[in-house]
Amino acid sequence: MTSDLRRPERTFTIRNLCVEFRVTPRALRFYEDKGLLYPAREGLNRVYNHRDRARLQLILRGKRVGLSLAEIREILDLYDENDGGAAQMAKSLKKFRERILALEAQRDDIDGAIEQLRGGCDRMERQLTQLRPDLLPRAADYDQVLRARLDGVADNAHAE
Amino acid sequence: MTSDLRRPERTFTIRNLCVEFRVTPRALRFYEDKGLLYPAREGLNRVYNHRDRARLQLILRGKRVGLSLAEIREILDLYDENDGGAAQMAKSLKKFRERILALEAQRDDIDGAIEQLRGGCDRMERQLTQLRPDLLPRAADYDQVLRARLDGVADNAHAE
DNA sequence: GGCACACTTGACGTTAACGTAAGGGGCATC
DNA sequence: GATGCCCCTTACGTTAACGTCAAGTGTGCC
Repeated sequence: MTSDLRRPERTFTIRNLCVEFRVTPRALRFYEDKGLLYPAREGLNRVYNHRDRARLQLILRGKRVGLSLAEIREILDLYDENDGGAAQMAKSLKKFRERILALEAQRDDIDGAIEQLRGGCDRMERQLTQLRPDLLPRAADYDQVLRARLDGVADNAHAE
Repeated sequence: MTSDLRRPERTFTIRNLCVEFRVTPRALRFYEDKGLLYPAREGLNRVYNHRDRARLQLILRGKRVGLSLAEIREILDLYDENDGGAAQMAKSLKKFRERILALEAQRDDIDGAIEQLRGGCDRMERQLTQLRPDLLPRAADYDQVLRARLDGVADNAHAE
C-alpha cells in the first residue's frame, strides 16, 4: 500500500500532491505558471507523474533553504536541459558550484546563529537555576517538541 | 584607527553603518519603524551607539538565516526584556530553544541540498571529462570565487 | 435531472521588505 | 548667497509568492 507510491507508473492528482506535501492547489498551479512544473493533462485536469513529484520535492526543499522560485527554476532547467551540448553543461556546472558555495556560507551563518542562541539559553538557564529552578523547562517539555518533529518525519517518511 | 571602532563610547552616523554593513539608509529607518532599532537623536539626526550596531548585526544575520523581521524583533525583545522577571525569562528560554531546533532542521535541509547539487556536479564532471575535458572549469576559476569570498570577509573583519 | 464534489481559468487582493520620489532643514564651501 | 552634501519625513510604488473569490466544466450518484 505504501509500495504503489513507489511504482513509477503511478500518477497523482493535484490534491494527492497537495495533501502529501502540505501545499495548496494554488501553489502548484502557480509553480506551473512560473514554469517549474508542467504536468500532463487529462482533458483539463492535471496529471502528475513521478518526475513531476520529484521536481516538486526539489522545489519545496529549495524554498526551505531560501532560494527564490526563479533560482529554483534555473537549477531545475539546468538539470534537464543538459542535452543541449557540453558548453551548456559546463555553464550549469559553474552555477551549481556557485550555489554550493552560497549554501555553505548560509549554513555557517546558521551555525553562528545557533551558537548565539545557545549562549543566550545558557545564560538564562544559569539565571533561572539560581533564581527559580522550578521554572526551568524540563525533559517533559523538550520531549514534546522532539515528538512533534518525529511525527512530522513519520508523515513524510514515504515521501523521502 | 581600527581600534576606535572598538571604543564603546564611539557613535555612528546612519551612513557609517550603511557603508559598513552594505545596507541602505532606508533599510535602517525601516527597521527602526518596525521597532528593531531605536538609536538616539541629535536634533533630528540619528546617532547609533555600539549597542545599536550590535543589534543591527543580529538583525542582518537573522535575515541571512531566513528569519522575518517580526521573528527577529521578538528575539531581540526577549534578549532585552529579561529583567521583567523570571517567568518572562522562562518563556524566552523556551522560544530560544524552539528557534534552535528550527535552525538545526534548516541546516539539515541545506546539507541535503548541497549533497544533491554535489551529485549533479559529479555527474556533469564525469560527462565533461569524457566529452570535452577542455571545458572543465579549473582551479583558476575556482580561486576567483574563493578570493571574492575572502575579500568580503576581510571587509567585515573588524565588524566581527 | 439535480446535487455534491473536484477540477479548471481569470482576476483582483495581500503581506513583507524595502525602493524611490518629493519636499525641506542644516552646515560647509566657493 | 548659491551650490553641494548629508540628513530628515511623508507617501506612493514594487516584487515575490501566493490567497481568495467568481464563474464555469465534468463526473458520479440518488
